[in-house]
Amino acid sequence: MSQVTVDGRAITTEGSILKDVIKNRRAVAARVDGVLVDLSSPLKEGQVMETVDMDSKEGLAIIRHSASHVMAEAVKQLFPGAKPTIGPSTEDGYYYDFDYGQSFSPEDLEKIEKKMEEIAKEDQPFVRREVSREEALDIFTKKGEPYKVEIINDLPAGVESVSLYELGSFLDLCRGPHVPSSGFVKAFKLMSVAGAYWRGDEKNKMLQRIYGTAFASPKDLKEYLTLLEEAKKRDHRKLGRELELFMFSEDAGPGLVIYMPKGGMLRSLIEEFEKKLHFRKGYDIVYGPAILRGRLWEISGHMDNYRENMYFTELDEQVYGIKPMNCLSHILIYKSKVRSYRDLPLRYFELGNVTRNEKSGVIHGLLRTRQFTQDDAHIFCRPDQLIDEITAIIDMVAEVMAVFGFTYSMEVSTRPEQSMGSVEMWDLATKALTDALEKKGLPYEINEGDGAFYGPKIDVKIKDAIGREWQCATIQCDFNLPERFDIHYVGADGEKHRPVMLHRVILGSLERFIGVLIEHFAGAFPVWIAPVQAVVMNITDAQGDYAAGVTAKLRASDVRVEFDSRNEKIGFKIREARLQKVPYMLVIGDREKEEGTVTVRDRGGEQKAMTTDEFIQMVKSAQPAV
RNA sequence: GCUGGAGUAGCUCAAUCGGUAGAGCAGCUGAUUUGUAAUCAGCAGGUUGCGGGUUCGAGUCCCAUCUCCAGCUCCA
Repeated sequence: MSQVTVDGRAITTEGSILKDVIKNRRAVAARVDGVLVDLSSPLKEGQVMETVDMDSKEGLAIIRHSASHVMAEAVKQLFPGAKPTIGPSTEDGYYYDFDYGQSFSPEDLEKIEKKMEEIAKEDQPFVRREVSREEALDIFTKKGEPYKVEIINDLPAGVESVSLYELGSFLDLCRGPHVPSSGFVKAFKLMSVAGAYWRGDEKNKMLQRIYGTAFASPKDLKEYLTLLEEAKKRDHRKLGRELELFMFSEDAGPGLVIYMPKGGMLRSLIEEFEKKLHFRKGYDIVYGPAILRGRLWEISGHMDNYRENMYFTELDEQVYGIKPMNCLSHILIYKSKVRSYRDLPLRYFELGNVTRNEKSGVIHGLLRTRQFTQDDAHIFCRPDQLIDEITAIIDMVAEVMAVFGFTYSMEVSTRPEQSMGSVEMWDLATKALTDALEKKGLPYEINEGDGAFYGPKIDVKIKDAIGREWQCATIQCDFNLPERFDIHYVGADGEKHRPVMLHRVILGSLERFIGVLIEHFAGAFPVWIAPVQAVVMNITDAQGDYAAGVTAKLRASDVRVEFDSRNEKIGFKIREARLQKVPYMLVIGDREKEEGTVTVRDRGGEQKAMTTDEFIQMVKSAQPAV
């Protein structure tokens, strides 16, 4: 008997509190001294335990991890030859990788899911066992599970014992914790099957990965599945075709976007907004060439660190690199004359079209292309200006995201394996970024080893209407390129000093951002960026001239308008405009013609009669102030 | 790049065991002049991604290649 505290309540227990909490079935695991443990784990005198609720982030991860064991048990029963490897929880579910000669078919998944239901129904307990390293090796060698043996062999030298979890007939090497029994895994679904490399290394054997998801309740699962349906409807590749925004052509090549008139208009509107914004924020607009001499890419370090992503061409027997980034011409502009400390900061902005050799399998609609346009800028500043410049960029990100209606989170990515420059430089640059974030009082996470090869970065992840995250803005602090290009400014002391460089994008790639915008708004863009803002539609030919006049007046006032003068019923015209997600439909019949008005129908179906001038005002007021 | 799956009319899809490639929508022509999510009729539309092969005969089977999709690895 020991006296312990559970969720702030003092209780007396014998070994573990499992029996006490299992009744309510809300708790799936517990935390003791900050460590997640099973509810069955024994408690020592005076220990403080917090139960982990099934709805919490950790609780959900534990349910999913346990679901992966339930699935593995089902797979082992149905396909005894499948060798289990690893099966963790993920952001939206879990997976388990098996080494199995052939791939699993959709029918196999159905069978596995059925078997899982049986296992869940049987409410089999998860039984934890601690065994010595040697014993574990012996067990998995005898079971003929080489992957488990490999994992145990790769454990650090100091590790003497490991934990095993037994669920029915399935014994797995696993750190845990797990839910008390398989009955806790009650809302799950197998999603898909795909190949995955052992340990994520493409040199290793390809395994069969089965993806599934699990939730605390059937209701949550259903919500998630509905969300997936919604995401499918919003798929920017589908909407891009339906709304005639952009296309890809097998003839042109993969990953190469072709903007159609409506997509071209959308992009151009975003570009205009950005140009005005940057000008107001003290940036200068510049343009650099698409190809630059190979020598320049050697100096920058791209030849050593980025070569496999670059395309090269030859002109007059000289190698030229097609730019994957815009920084080089901006550095050349900086170097074009002697800079005084009074000139800094210098902010060069370029809507720069870059080309990167992305591996064929990663290309994905607008979200991952081989050629894209960045709203890129490079800021050259004095070290004492660095924090202010970074915070100004952070503010700018906030302003732009508010205009488009996105919320976001931030993370700081640190020095990657393939990088250049000294550790001291990296520390200094990383500190500048975190200092700026802390000065703003903004929360951030650390993303170890994910920086650019020339410097650490703040990555901004925006969240769309259905909760998915996308990386768009990034702010990179660079002490390397200024040194490699030996750029400097003359200080107040008359001496040469080295400026710091910030690389930053706000929207990131216009292609990706537009893709995210399409999915965020499901194609129903805000009025100010809608490629077509209004469709004028006459009811019969009798109002044709009047409607044409309205159209001409709107166009003269810079309203993006189309006139649907076809000999079709009004219901048909409205249907088409709705499918095209046009913000306003201007219906014109005899009534409007007589009264000199238009009936404005918005996307919500609300109708209101007004004059053409009033409508123009309404459209103009939707323009964000820049 | 790797693994698995798929490519049929502009789009969405059909075509049984290898036996004459079809439908709806869109398009064109005509009729209809219409008040808030599809008016009617007719016409046209294809070297089944591309290239080989097997076969009396291939959309269907085999090989190769391109593109797309789901993942892996990588990223704005």
